[in-house]
Amino acid sequence: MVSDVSRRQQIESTASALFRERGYAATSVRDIARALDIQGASLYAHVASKEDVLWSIVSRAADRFDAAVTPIARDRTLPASVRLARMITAHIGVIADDLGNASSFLQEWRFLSADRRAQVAARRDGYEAMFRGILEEGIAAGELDPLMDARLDARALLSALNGVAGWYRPTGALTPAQIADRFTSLSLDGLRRRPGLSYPAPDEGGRTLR
Amino acid sequence: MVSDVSRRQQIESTASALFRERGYAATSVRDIARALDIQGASLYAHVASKEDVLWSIVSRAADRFDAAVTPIARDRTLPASVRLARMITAHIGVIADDLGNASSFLQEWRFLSADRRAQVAARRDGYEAMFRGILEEGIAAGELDPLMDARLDARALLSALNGVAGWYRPTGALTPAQIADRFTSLSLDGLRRRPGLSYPAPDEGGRTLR
DNA sequence: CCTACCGATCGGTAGG
DNA sequence: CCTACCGATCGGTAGG
Repeated sequence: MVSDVSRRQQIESTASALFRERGYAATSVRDIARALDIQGASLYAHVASKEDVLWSIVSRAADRFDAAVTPIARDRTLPASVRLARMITAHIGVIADDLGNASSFLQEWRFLSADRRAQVAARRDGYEAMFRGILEEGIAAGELDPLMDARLDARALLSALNGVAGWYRPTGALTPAQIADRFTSLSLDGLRRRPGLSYPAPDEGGRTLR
Repeated sequence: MVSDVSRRQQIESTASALFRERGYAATSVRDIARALDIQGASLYAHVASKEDVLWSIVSRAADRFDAAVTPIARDRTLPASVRLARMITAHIGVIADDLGNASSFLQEWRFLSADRRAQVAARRDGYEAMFRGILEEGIAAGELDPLMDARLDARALLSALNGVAGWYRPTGALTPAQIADRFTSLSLDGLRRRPGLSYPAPDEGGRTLR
């Protein structure tokens, strides 16, 4: 049982890396088994089905994003823009911490069965709503621009953040925290030069933050 | 021959819609044929292989993005920030104009053979470099903030733009041009409220700009 | 564009 | 975790 748990985790870790590289549909059960040096049929001593492996990976990833970001979003003692900065850092941290897991969640969840797909869609909608909610709080508090489209902006932000899973390399020049800081500056202040403005902003999301 | 050309286009259009819905690897040749009301084997009167269909779709999409965006990027009579705004509009226009084609290009190109994949990767790198180049020109001209990371910012922007292919619906509330305008504002000015600043900016990328 | 067919591979099971 | 095996489906071909 104890060894079964860790073997199961090995399977999910190996499978998520393969799903990231080749996609779920193009990865066979025997591909996963070969990477673990066992026979294809032997996998079924540990998992009920191929889809079950994907479901575990996707569920775990969703849990990780929720666990990292939700407490930040809910901390009303912090200004919305500071929470947003920390949510960005947390989200990118989850991605960088396990690229295969996050990529499988982000890209391969559509290969789940209809009911599981619906569950994931609901969780993703809730997650997006959390980002949208922070933007709306920021508008209400006068921190963020009232003309923005919170729904569209939350989608744009999450697309950009999730794109990190596609190109991030642990050996790259930028750390996850540096990437997150730049994303925060970009989101809050944009690309345009504003000569009269202090830059970075002293206490909210600038590149000196955290 | 004439009918072959249009039949070929029908096949690619049908296939790209299925690839968008289910993914290339999970779409069988017979799925494509069934959608066209012909037998699976009959497809091979028109195409050499399943991968060939994907290759045509991906090449066409790459051509469309290039044709729409490159002339704007090269027009040095316009300020970089104006070109950026128009590139964003053009890019989103290509996506909205043919969701299946664009989505297949963006998501399914990794299922091409190694050499074709390398060709697509090179084109995508060049396309990204074009956006990065505009940002660098904008910095050099004093329009854009010199502290930005052009490479990272170009990736963030393109990820956000490409994300539109995942959620855009022609029946939605926002037109492609409206989405593009909001993305432009978001990119250039960010989310933060700046009470002293005229908003939208009078002649560059504000929401009144085309 | 069809019927008939091919070898290969798929996810998964039986029985140890 | 293995060997042996299953029916289904895959991309693709032959021959009309």
